[in-house]
Amino acid sequence: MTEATPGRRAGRQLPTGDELRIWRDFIETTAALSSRLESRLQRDSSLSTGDYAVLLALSEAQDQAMRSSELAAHIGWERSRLSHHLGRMERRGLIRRQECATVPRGAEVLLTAAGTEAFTGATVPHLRAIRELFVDALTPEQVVAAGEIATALRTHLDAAGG
Amino acid sequence: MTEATPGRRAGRQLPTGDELRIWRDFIETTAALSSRLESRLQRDSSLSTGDYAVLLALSEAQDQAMRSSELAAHIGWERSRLSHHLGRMERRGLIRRQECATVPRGAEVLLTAAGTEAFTGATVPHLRAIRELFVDALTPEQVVAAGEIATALRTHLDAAGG
DNA sequence: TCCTAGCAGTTGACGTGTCAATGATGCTAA
DNA sequence: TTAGCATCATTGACACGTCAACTGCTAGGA
Repeated sequence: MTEATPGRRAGRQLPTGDELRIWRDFIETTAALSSRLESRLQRDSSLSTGDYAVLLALSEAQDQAMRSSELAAHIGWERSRLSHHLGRMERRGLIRRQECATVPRGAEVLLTAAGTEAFTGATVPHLRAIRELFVDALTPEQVVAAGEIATALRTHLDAAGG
Repeated sequence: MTEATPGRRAGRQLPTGDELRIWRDFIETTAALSSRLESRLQRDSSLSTGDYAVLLALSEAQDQAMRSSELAAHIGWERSRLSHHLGRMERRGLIRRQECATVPRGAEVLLTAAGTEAFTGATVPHLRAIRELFVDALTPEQVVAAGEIATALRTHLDAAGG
């Protein structure tokens, strides 16, 4: 199924029908994949992927602790988003916040025992789910191609929008 | 960068380091891409991609109207999600709801003039953004590969958890 | 007749994300 | 010294999504 007037391709501004179909498949499927991973993590560990990202970063930090903005930078979140999320995680006992001894007006985020335990229990099922839902769905060549596509998209995105 | 013990590959349950890196690149980049598209649509048309999906479906329906559950099935949303979203769109004057004449206890969703206008104005910039951010970022071969990857992931997803 | 099934749609609670505004604090330059 | 100014973090308002409960209605069987 190719376009009727191939000569137009060079100058056109809008995607062709084929490109649009691929776009929709691609973006909807990756969203469905994320969402499935999210459900699995929730089911297996009562954690969201956001929780997991925070716990992963903290568990790799020395003293299981990080400054709030360091943490935000590390996982690529806005500070406001992190602050809301930490509030919810604190209510569930996964982390604690206290004033930072070294930096004035800096908040330190600490992993609690419950947080460590939740993270430990979540890791293997989560990695297994990534393997089952992503790696196992693709041929090794497709996995490589997916990596190259991601790199190309990311590069273009970074170049385009600032 | 390949794994140190390739012999393990066959029986392993967890992704290798390379696979995990690709997974993260892939899922984070596609999320960033969605989010960039969303911003562009918002900036150009004051619509979200959810609004756009609803308006697209309605504008293609005869009489610019659809039953609520038809609409939900057509765009693949849960009824509850659609109901919340229609409430917000109705407040903004993009659609109207009225009781369905033919089906008892059925609500009909109607496109308003403002909704039509918003959709009309949104289409070209939105398609242009898809071209710029997705199609132009990839080689034609990569576009095809992306389609194949999406198909493989979707097939696996449907087989696995459905 | 009545009661139970089930469907269509809505609602409320809550998690999640963005944006803009707000404290609180330190730094710097008039 | 002090009036800005940037930085760290939080907060409030709101959009969006899911889940479970609920309303109203219809239909089918005891």
